[in-house]
Amino acid sequence: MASKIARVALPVPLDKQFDYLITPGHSPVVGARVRVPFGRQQLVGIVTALSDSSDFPLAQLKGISAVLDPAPLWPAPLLALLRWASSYYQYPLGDTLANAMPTLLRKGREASPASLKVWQLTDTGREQPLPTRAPRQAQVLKMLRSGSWSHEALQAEEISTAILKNLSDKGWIEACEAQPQHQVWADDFAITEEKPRLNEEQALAVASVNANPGFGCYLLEGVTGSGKTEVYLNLLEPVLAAGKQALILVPEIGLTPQTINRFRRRFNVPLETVHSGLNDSERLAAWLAGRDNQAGIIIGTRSALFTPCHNLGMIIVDEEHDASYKQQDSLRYHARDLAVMRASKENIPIILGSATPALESLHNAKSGKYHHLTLTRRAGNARQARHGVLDVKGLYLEAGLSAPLIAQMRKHLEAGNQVMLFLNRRGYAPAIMCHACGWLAECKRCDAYYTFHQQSGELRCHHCATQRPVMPQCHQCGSTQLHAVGVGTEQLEQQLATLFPDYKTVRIDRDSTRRKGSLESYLEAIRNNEYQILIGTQMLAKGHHFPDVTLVGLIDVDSALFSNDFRASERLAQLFIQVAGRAGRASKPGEVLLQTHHPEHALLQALLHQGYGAFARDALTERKQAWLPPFTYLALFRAEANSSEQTEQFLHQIRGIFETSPLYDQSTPVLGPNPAPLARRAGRYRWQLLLQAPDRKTLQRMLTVAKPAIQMLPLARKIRWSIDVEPQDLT
DNA sequence: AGCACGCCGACT
DNA sequence: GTCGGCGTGCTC
Repeated sequence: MASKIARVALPVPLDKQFDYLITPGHSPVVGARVRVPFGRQQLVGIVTALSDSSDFPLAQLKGISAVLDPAPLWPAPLLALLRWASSYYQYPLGDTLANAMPTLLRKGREASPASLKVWQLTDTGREQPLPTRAPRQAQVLKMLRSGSWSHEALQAEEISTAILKNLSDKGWIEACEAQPQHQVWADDFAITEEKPRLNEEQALAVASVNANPGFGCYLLEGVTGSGKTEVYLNLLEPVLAAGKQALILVPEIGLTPQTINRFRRRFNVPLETVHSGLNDSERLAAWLAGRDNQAGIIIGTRSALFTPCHNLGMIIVDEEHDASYKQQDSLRYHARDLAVMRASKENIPIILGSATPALESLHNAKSGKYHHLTLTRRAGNARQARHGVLDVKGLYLEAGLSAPLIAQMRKHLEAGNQVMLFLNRRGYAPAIMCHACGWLAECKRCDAYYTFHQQSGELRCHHCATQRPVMPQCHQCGSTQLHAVGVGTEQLEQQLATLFPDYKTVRIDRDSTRRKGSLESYLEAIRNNEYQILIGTQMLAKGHHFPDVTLVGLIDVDSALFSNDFRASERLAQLFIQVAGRAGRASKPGEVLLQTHHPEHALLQALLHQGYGAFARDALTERKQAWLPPFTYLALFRAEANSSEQTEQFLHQIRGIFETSPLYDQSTPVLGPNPAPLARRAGRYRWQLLLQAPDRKTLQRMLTVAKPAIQMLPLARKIRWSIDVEPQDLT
C-alpha cells in the first residue's frame, strides 16, 4: 500500500522537516527531490521518509507539487553519510543535502546528462553537390555524408556555429536531439604505460591494503620522493580492473595537470575532475558521470567527496594533513574525516597519504584505529636537504633578512641556482607608524592595522574590503613622518632588487597572482629559470616542485612558534618538511635555513635534529598535557553582531545552557566567551565560546541537547552565529 | 533563509 | 496623508 505522507528536508536553516501529502499520481521515494509549496514560495527538497501519519494536523498539510526524481539522488551509503554529517557538524539536514548537490540540481534541473545536439543531412542536403567556392561548407557536408556528427564533435573539428547555421538556413542540414550513449569503461580497462618496479616498502604497503577486503583506513606516511603516487597507482589497478570506481581527493592547489596526467597515463579509464573552477553545468556533468559510472576515476578537491558513485571501490586522500580539507563556512566538514566515514559506509579501503601526517591521523594510527604504512626510502639517489637555524637575536635585519642568510643566498645564486624565500605576510609592511608620536594607522571597521601596499600606494585592511590612499599626515599629531613598520613580501621583493641587482626576483602571493592564469605562467617562467629569486607566501609551498631551487629560507619562524593557535607549530613543521623535501635534487643538494630568535625552542630542535616523527611525538605529548585535540574534542561557537554587549551576552547564555547540562562536569569545560582574535571585523564585534569534551560522544550529546535551547534564545535571531565542530582554526 | 505583517518617522 | 525602516513570527 502506497504511503500518504512524505517527510521533506528543505534548504532552510531549520532543524526540522516538513510533511506533505502525496497527491495522486505522485510516487516519491526516499532520497528523491520534490518541489513543494513552502509559505509563499516553491522549494526543492529531499524526501527523507514516507509515512501514513504526521505530527502536524492532517488537514493543514499541503500537497507535493512535483516529484523530480524517479529514484534516490544518492546511493544509500552516500545518503547515509550526508545524514551523519548533518548531525555530526550540527548543520540542518536540508541545507546539508542542498550543499552536497550541484547548483543546477538544487534549482530543480533534471538529473540526467544534457541531450546532445546532433547534426545530420536533410534529404535536400544529401542531393546537393559539394560547393566548390565554400570549402568549409563542403567539408561539413562531406563529413555528414558518412553519418551524423554531434555539435561538440564538429566544434572540435573547428567548424564554427556560423557555418552550421548557414547550412541549416539553406535547409541542407538539420539538428536533432540525441541521448548520449553510455559507455562501459570497465570492458576497455588497460594499463597504458610501463610500470616502474616497486621497492620493498612500496610493495609491502600495496600488499597490506590488498590483504584486507572491505573497510580499512591506511595512513600512508611517505617522505617526499618516496613514491606515494606509485603506491596509489598500484592500489587502484585491481580496483579499476574489477570495474570499480575510485575517488581521489587532493588539496586546493594540488589539482595540477601533472597530477591528473599521472593517472591518465597509467590507465585507460575515463577520468573526471571536480574543483572550484567548474561552472554549474560542468559540475553537474562531473556529478552525473560519477553516479552513472561514466568515470572510473574521480579526482577533485574537498567537495568532490560528495560525488555519488555507482560502484565505489577505493578512496584516496592525498596530503591528508592539508588545511584546505576543512570547509570554513556553512557545512563545516572535514573532507578527510568524512572520507573515512564514507569508506566505512561503503565498506571499502581508504588511503590517507602524507609526508607529514596531521597529528590527529598519527594519533589514530598509533592507537590502532588506522593501519600505519611507511615509506622511508627516496626514489633514485635523492638526498635529504641540509638544514640549519640562523639565530638572528641581535642581528641587523635588512627587510627581514639577516647577513648570514644574504651571504648564503649569494653563494647559491652565484652557483647558478635558484633561491626561495617564505614570508607569510603580503603587502609592503603590516603597518605604518608616525615617527613623531607612535600613532599607528588602524582600520576603522576592524581591530587591525592597515597593511601598506606600496605598489598601489594604498593602505588596505586584510580583514575587510577597506582600502584608502596613504594619509599625508599623522592623524594624531600632524607629523608628516610616517614610516612602514615590519616587512611584507612587497618590501622583501624591493630590497632584493637592490641587494641582488644581477638576479631577477618574482613574488608569488595573492596580490601578484590575482589575474587568472598568472600563477601558472609565473611557475612556468620559474621552471625556465627566468627568475632566480622566488618570494612567496604559503601559496608557493604547495604542490610545486622547482628542481633548481637549492636554498629555501623561512624568514620568520617565530610567529608560528609563539602563536595563539595551537596548530601553528604543526603547520610550520609541515611547511618545513615540505620545502626540505623539495629543495634540490640528487645532483644538487638543497639547503633549508630558518631565521629565528629562539633557536633553542624544543619543538624546533626536535624537528631539525630528529625529524617530523620526533616533532610529532613531542607535539602530541604537549597536546595531551594541555588537554587539546586529538586528546579532547572541541566545538567552537562563533558569534558576531553590531553590538558587542549583546554578542557576549548571547554566548554567556549558551554557556549557561551547557552548565545546566547533566553531562557538564570538569571533563567538559566551557571556555569563554572571549573576544575573537580579531575582535572587530567589518564593523561587527566577534566573540567565541569553546566547548571541550573528552570524547566525540559526549561532545555530540551536549551539542545535540543544547542546540534547540540555543535556538530558542531571543538573541539567536539577532546575532550571526555558528557552531564549528572540530575547528581547524580558532580565529 | 525568505517572506509577510505591523507599527513608527521623513517625505511627495 | 503615504513610503519604508527593520522587529517579530511562521513556514508542513
